[in-house]
Amino acid sequence: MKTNRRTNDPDGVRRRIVDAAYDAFVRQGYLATGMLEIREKASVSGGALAHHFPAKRDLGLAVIRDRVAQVVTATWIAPLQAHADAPTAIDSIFAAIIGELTSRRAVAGCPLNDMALELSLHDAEMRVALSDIFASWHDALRAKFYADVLADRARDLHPDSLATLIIAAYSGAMAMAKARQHAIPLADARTELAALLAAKYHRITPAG
Amino acid sequence: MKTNRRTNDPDGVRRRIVDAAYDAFVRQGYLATGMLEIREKASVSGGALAHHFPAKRDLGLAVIRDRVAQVVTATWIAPLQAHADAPTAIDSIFAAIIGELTSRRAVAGCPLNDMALELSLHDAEMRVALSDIFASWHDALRAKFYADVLADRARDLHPDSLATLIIAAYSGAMAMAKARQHAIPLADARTELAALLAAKYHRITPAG
DNA sequence: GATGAAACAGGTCAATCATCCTGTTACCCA
DNA sequence: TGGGTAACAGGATGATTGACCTGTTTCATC
Repeated sequence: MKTNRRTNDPDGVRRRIVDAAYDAFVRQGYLATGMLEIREKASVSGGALAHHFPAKRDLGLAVIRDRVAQVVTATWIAPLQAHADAPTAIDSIFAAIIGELTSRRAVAGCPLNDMALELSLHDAEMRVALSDIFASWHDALRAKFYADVLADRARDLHPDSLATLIIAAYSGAMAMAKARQHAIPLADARTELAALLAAKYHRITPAG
Repeated sequence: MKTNRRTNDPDGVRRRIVDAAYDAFVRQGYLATGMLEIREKASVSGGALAHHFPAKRDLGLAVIRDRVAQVVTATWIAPLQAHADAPTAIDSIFAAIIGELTSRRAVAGCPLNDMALELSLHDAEMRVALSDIFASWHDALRAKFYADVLADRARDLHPDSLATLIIAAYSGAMAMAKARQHAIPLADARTELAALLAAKYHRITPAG
């Protein structure tokens, strides 16, 4: 039998597989995506896919730990640390997401939230991996709120439960936006959260 | 061939099918549930299932429109109308859910949220049906807030966006609770929402 | 009490799914 | 430079899926 020349690029092939799988999982879900579809999207043979990821489960775990965690870091954790205070960071993050959703044709939802709801009761290891991402997200927000309290930018503020509320409001608004296929719920959540945080924080502009 | 005597009970059979499907969809998801599994859980033959629901899609739509809508009404809309004001109603709803989750062994999540995230991009008609439930939920909350403003129980309150925030915070906290398999995120959200609403509302106890 | 339609029984079927298998080729190290 | 292993290629396979099909029985209606 005639067999094509093979490309020897383990890292590249693996990355192409995980990228294709991430796109498919986010757009249509883990269970709705077939291995054949991922093969075609990534342009890899069945043997290559089986070599890097013996089971679909392994691919799911890789997507969660590599891509989903990275997206949460890039979208939330890094901006949080880049801005001066939590309210400013949160509002600009919401603005960025809303702008991205409006320009896109379909509202796909939050990757972490989507996969968490689909897989938490389906696979214990995936559940833990997803829960860990939620935890690191929560930690980053809590730390930012705590830093703001220490710097006397705010008071009477519970970093822990407030961080939970921010994540929950964002995730839930994303779910509503996905069902409605419109960014309005996110805009509403943004407005309310901004007002809530403004009430807890002192004026940013230095008062005389 | 020998065929068993059949039970002639259209409504009962249909209800058993929808009940079994609802349980399975909430526990493990729509795609993860097979028609055979539903048949066995509902104790109906393949012919009966095909007669009432020619395609799985039809069963999914029936579950959404019958059961999911009913659960949201029973859990949120009815209690909202039963309590004197929105904050009291919301807090007692959260308390009930948290109590139920704690007593149960597994945190299954919000049925509406779960199915919305799984099916919104998968089937347009289901997406609309789920979006309609979100809309009726939102309407009930908005109306309650508006009534409270009219009755001068609160002011400087935007019923529309505040209703969105409540639903989003609840849905998101449910998702976090499902990933973590613990009710803590819901308790956090409850605390923060109660404080937020208390700040917007006048004291319930009549002041001198 | 004849008749047409609805309600059901039980089994079949093609398609799709994830997985795995046997070869073949490139790379690494001694 | 030779041998071992990782990195692929290209199918094959058995299980499972949703859908469907042919009978049979009950019910409503006249």
